[in-house]
Amino acid sequence: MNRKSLEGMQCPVARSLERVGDGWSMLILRDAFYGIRRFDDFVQSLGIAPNILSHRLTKLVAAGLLERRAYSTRPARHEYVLTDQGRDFRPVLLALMAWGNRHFAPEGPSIVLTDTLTSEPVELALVDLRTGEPITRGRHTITAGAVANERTRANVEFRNARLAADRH
Amino acid sequence: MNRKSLEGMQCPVARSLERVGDGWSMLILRDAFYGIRRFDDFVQSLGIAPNILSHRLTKLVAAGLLERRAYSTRPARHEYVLTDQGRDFRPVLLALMAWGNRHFAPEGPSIVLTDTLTSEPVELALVDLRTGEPITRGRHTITAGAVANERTRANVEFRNARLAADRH
DNA sequence: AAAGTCGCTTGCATTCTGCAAGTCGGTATT
DNA sequence: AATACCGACTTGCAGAATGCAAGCGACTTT
Repeated sequence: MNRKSLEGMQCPVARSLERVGDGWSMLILRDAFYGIRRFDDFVQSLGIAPNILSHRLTKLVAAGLLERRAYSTRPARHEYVLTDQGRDFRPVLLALMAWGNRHFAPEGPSIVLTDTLTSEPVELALVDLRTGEPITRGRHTITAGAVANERTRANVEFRNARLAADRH
Repeated sequence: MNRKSLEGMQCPVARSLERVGDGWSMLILRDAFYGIRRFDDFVQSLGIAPNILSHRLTKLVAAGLLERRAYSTRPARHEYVLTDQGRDFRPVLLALMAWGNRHFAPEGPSIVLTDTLTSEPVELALVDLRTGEPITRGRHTITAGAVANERTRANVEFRNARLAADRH
């Protein structure tokens, strides 16, 4: 997406979207989690135009989510595999999947996450590992972190005040 | 994002991205969670051009994530508030925030989720509510759901086979 | 020698974005 | 009564991003 408006933003959501916030990147990552590695396989799986895929892949490599590695030298061929950072993106994709299943699958989910031990579908939830408590709007709120500057701090304060005032 | 390639896709991730997969929508939602409701406040907070915001808001309203409601009739004024479906998007945003904090905040996180009871920062994780187990790639895999058609089923099978073969 | 495979690049048309400015219905100020 | 102001947009236009088809380069296969 556009460069000017997001660069330098402190918000981690904005920073994340800077790297994966276009229409295709997350779908490419989804396919990477499925084990797809090769250019033409991405093209086929996604129906994406090759020039666009080319751009996205180099962008994802530059962002550190994918690694471009040669799997054959004589006919020089490359494949794209997830880095640790890329693999760490899985929760976001799963959360998105769960949300999509809840709201945009009137006929029922076409794809689900299942527990391989029990073969049961997973019931996904975010929790705080420290307390084990599921995340709720009542108990958990967003606050300025350790290194937030004056402006960020003011924003968060303003927003939390709004939030409190807006409970109807 | 583009219409043709995603419409009719069964994958819940694709379906989700159809509604929020452009550069701005998730940031608008983020601000909505912060309590922002008014057009000009969104413009100011995001630095988004008003015409773009206008498009996004109507799209988000159409998708059922936001509700446009009048807060004043005599000078007709409207505000945009999260629907239940929109509020349910919070885990995605939080996962994205956590990921951003882990990888793109070298100076430390500027914004964190905290437990209001303990005032401690939250350590976010996805778990399976049925078993209480955190989600891992080893234990939990993606499978075709109940209503998956032939093609989806074949894709998932193919992909899982690849995945198994690719464990290096 | 011809055809195929894989991973791209090039050219061109269409669509989407960004910016500045203006508009429309009202209210508040002088 | 005239002017300024406010909030929520729309309009016009330029530039960037995207989509599609076609081609290309370095091989391998038949």
